Amino acid sequence: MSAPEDTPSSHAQLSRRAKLQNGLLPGFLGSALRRAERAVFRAIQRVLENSNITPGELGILLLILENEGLNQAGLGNAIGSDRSSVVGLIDRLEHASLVRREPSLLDRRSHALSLTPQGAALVKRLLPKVAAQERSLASRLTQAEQQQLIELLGRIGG
Amino acid sequence: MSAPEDTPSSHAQLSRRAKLQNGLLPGFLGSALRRAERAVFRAIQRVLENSNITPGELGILLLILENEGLNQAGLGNAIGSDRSSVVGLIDRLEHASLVRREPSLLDRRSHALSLTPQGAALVKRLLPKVAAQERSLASRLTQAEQQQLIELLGRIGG
DNA sequence: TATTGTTATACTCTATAACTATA
DNA sequence: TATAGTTATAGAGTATAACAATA
Repeated sequence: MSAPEDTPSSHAQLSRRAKLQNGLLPGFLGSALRRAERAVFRAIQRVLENSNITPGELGILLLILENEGLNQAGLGNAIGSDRSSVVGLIDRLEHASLVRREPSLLDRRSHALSLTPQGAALVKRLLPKVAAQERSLASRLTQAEQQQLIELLGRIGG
Repeated sequence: MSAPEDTPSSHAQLSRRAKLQNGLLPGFLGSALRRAERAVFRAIQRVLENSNITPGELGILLLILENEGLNQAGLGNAIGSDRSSVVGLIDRLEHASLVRREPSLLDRRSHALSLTPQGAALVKRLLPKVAAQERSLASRLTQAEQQQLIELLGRIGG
């Protein structure tokens, strides 16, 4: 609205809503990532509003669904978190009766993770809604662009 | 190494290093974003190792450099944080003699932010190093792909 | 009435270190 | 010796609510 002209010299007052210069910011990639991540987070959050789980937790449920028998260290490895961080995550999902810890048949140190019927049902109920929300979030991205985005991100973060 | 074959049925043990299934994960975009962001963060962190500032702080310095006179609420708006969160960030940068708070000439409630000479010098010293590090991080992305990545991210997070 | 900077406070996420039981 | 799960603990990062000064 009342965006002042660009006068980055001396000490022109910049209003809260002014568009800022952010030139070639080498940090821009990181910054763009953070903002995009937040946008995705919020979009998925809208879907999950009355589901009592967070976007991150949904991701964990999906990983477990597709990798039944996974142990906690493996899960931590998959989501890039320390195994000590996984404990609390699984604790909460277990208390919510969405995930089960079962003794591994192959390694008595491990817990084999799996979804409870409720957990699986919840994922299946939410999946289409989340997908729809992601589509609307990335509405200005074509399907191909979405795929490429994920591919490019994977090459950086993979 | 000893990666077991894919047997996602029943409760096959999945080793820590096994490649996981992660199908169409609607959460995958968010997850990919998070992982990429971490990778960028760590890469820039390596450059900043003995600079006593974090990647996020460097981003703030750059924003202030390019938007001198910006106030704290405006900065918070730019980085997507609450103004109460900005206070501590600027406190630290001010104590490090990298940023100055000056009384705004136009609004006596506001502080006009600017870099100290040291702050500006630090940014100019670090900029090329960070850019180089980003290039090596995204070494498998062409220049065009890097640009497109930022463009796509901007459309999501913008 | 609304906004800026600030403080107090709390919450989430995550990591490190140390322990135990297994391998 | 090394790894899986766990606990205790601490550190970022961030938000909410309230307040004084100012708009």
